[in-house]
Amino acid sequence: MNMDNSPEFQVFNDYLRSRGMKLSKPRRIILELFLEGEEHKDIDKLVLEAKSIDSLISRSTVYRTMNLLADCGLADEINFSGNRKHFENLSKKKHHDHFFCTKCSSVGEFHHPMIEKLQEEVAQTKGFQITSHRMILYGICGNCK
Amino acid sequence: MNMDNSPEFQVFNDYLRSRGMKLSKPRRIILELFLEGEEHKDIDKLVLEAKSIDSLISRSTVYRTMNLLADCGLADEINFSGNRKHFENLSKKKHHDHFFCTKCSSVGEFHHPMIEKLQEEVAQTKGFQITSHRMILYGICGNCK
DNA sequence: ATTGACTTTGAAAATGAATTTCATTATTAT
DNA sequence: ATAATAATGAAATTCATTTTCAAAGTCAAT
Repeated sequence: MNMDNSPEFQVFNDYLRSRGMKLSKPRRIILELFLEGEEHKDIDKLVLEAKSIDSLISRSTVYRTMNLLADCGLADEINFSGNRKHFENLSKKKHHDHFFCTKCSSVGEFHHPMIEKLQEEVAQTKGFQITSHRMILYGICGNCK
Repeated sequence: MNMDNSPEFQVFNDYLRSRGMKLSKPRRIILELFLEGEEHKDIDKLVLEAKSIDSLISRSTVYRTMNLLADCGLADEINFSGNRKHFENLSKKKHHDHFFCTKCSSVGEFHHPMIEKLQEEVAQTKGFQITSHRMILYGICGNCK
């Protein structure tokens, strides 16, 4: 699959070049894996998938690459529970918030413009200037009920 | 200061007894420190304060005690940024959400019933049953602007 | 294609917060 | 006071993540 013309590829490539870095094969593979499939992947998942393509790719490289993708704005780091980082593909998606099922650890998404508006409102009354926010609803998903 | 009649003390004491545990001096000191002063303390702060009262109290005991307080519902564990746990006194306070200033790391609180209502609403439409939620607005506080 | 000046890599070591282990000390019901 | 049991501090351990470093890869210039 040729992704050299995808905007994500362009962003990553430009970012790397602008810092004198190179787009290596492992980075290319990890970017592809990150962009395809589920919305939210954690390091373990990415490492597993990467090793299935090239068993020599190391966990360090996955970490390093995901950090680069976060730095250049393609990935968003989320902590749903405990201490296992998840990464979310930001490239095409609009902003949204999350459901997290505490039974099966599945993740759902929603967006509610009115909530966003009210957030802005309450921030203003407190003299606070929002740059970003994170909202996670914890509970039991439809499947687990 | 005698806090033996405070509800927090009762809750903690009952919890410990119900599990065959004992209310030791270090636990008593840490509970007091947790209940007094700022809304949100992290482990470092608590360790510092505890050692200023009894320099022998160890970091392990602070961790252990804060986990007990979280288990029995008196403390709420929050992760504002990175990997440094904060604990919040849940005992008297009503539910609220947080502002986190990315400049000075200060924490503000707010509560917005309409937002809560909308959260319930959007959850229901997705067949999701909320048990708790976490909402943090990141940005710049009034002082830092 | 070969060089040379870089960067990236994997493996292992290091880090850092949090937890656990264990011998000693404290607590409490009797 | 005693005995039974739990809690403690200090050090060791865990676990996710980061860093180190020698070896391999990359790529522009020739």
